[in-house]
Amino acid sequence: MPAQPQPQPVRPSALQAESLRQTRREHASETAEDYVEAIADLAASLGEARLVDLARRLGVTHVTVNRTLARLQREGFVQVQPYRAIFLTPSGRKLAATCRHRHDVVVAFLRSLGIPGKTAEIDAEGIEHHVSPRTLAAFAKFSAR
Amino acid sequence: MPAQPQPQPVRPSALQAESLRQTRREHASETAEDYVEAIADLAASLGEARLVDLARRLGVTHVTVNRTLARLQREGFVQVQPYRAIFLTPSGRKLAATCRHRHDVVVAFLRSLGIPGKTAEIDAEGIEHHVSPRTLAAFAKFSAR
DNA sequence: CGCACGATGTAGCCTTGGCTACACTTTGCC
DNA sequence: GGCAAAGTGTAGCCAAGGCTACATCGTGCG
Repeated sequence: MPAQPQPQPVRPSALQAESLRQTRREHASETAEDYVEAIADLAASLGEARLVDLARRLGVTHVTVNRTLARLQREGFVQVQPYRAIFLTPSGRKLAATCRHRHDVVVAFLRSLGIPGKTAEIDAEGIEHHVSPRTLAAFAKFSAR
Repeated sequence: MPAQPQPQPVRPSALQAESLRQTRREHASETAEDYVEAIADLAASLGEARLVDLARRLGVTHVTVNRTLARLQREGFVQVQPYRAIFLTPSGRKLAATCRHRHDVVVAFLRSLGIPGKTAEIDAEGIEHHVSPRTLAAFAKFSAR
């Protein structure tokens, strides 16, 4: 195999590896964020968060929700008891508030770029988990201009 | 339980469920995208893509890469043979080109918002997989203004 | 008051994507 | 030519997050 090595400077390996590791870390917390946000919303709108509503909201079966809630309880975000409504712990409430705010900023930003509401919602759902504080600040500043 | 139902209009369940389902679908193709892009880059810079380089690049062990490549081969993106270099199929090359372009647009966009290079790279890595064509167009238009 | 139905829980399966430990090929070099 | 090191493959473990099928709990209504 000929080919002289190192022709063009592509994305450096180390940086990309680090970026990807970061993305994987973020992915691990995405579920927690989606859940606490949905629970907070349900509690606000219905008075309490029930398993079936959460499942409907998240687009998965109640089984998946049930198992995930067990993990979130282990991690200290929610308080669950068999056959009872689901409650956020203080740390869960804090996370929900942060996520809600970030979600709103991202949606507002996308809309201010001219993206229609529904698309903005869908894209925001995917994007929001990967926005660093710095980028979030830039988004907020831009839509407020 | 008292509490009059439906006080404030929160995010509609159906829309959020759909958004989340979309995000999960995107997540499933993220790996494929990251791999073909890395393979294309390595082939361009080193003349061929080898397993160890790919592993270094992606920040995982060679075992993970090996197994994932088997799946990508099943899905028709790469052509692998034991102890040989890794090649993209035509459909893999096409995907790589699309991703590369999208990645560049997202990075350029973030930088044009004033986000420093390294942060832009890291955020782009997470964001790019969730940007709809419509939003990508808006990004491109904005950075070109 | 009880029972049927809706809500919740449990068992068990699948895929993806991490990993370590160990086996086998290739290859470069003496 | 042969051997050691580097590269690649394989076995098997784990957690997350999907699912279906089935079991159990709670409650509202007849």
